[in-house]
Amino acid sequence: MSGPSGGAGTRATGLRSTGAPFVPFGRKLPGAGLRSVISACAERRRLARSHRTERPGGPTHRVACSALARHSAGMCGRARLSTDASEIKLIFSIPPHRPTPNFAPTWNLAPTDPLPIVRFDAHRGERSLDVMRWGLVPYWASDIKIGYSTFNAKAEGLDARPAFREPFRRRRCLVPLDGFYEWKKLGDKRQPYAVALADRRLMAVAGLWDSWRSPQGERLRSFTIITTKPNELLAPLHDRMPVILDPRHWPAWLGEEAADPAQLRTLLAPYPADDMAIWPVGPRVGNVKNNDPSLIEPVAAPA
DNA sequence: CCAGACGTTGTT
DNA sequence: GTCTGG
DNA sequence: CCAGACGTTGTT
DNA sequence: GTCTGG
Repeated sequence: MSGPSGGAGTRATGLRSTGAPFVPFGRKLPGAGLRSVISACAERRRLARSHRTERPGGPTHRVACSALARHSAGMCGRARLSTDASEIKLIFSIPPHRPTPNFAPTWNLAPTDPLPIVRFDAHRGERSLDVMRWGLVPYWASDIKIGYSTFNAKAEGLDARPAFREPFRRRRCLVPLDGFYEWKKLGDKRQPYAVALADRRLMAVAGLWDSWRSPQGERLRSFTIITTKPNELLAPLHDRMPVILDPRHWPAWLGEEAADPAQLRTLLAPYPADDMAIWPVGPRVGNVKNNDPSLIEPVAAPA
């Protein structure tokens, strides 16, 4: 409702000790009245959302994209990078005199976490390595929270979406990863898998970046990981996978070589299944507070 | 024209 | 159920 | 991506 | 900033 706020400190007063108990969200309630109120609110929000994407009369381009997206969702939301910065610079041919950013090795990288990414500094004609936040916040955004839902960008229609169109043209980057995780649905359970290149080399994932200025005037640079259809190895786990780029395509993607959007789009294809490896891992990776090399230790294959 | 979204995931 | 935080 | 939080009223 | 919806 639209009543007054109740003043500062309301939330800090804690739970009330008498009267109706706090109503858990999404749970069955003893009284039908309150449930119906909450259900109505949820339903209203759900309708508002579907109204945006499933408008029945004459689908627009955006609606068509969203409808397509509904059954081919994106996915790459947890990753790892324990290779140190100096080695990353060697692998990506970043000149030694360029800054070597500090970052902690991670076996459980999540959206909003910082990660070093590779760009082409056209002014100097060199590649660079800079730490950015995972979850692209467009420069026009009013709220950083949009980054919670822009950690992936679907390759299909990149040049049509407001959040990614300009980054796709001018702000492409490579995201160095040792690998990432996928959760496979098994009935009502979810089994995490580690994913890597077959030879365990560092992988270069296609990304986009942007620079955002917060209301307080601070600059935030952030990036997203592009997803595409899965190869035969990953298809049993999920219906999307991140775009991994072969080194021979790095110059075009980084903008060191001229490439038109059509050429760039052809690069956004599933990586060969024969060059990748997957194995099931334990459930501890689900909690971002766990972060150590044991997270990628193989466990017995699920039934 | 202005107001408001702009994204992905998840589910059956 | 939906959203935020990590 | 998953884990975990999530609210209002009234009164002083 | 740019696009869609009204």
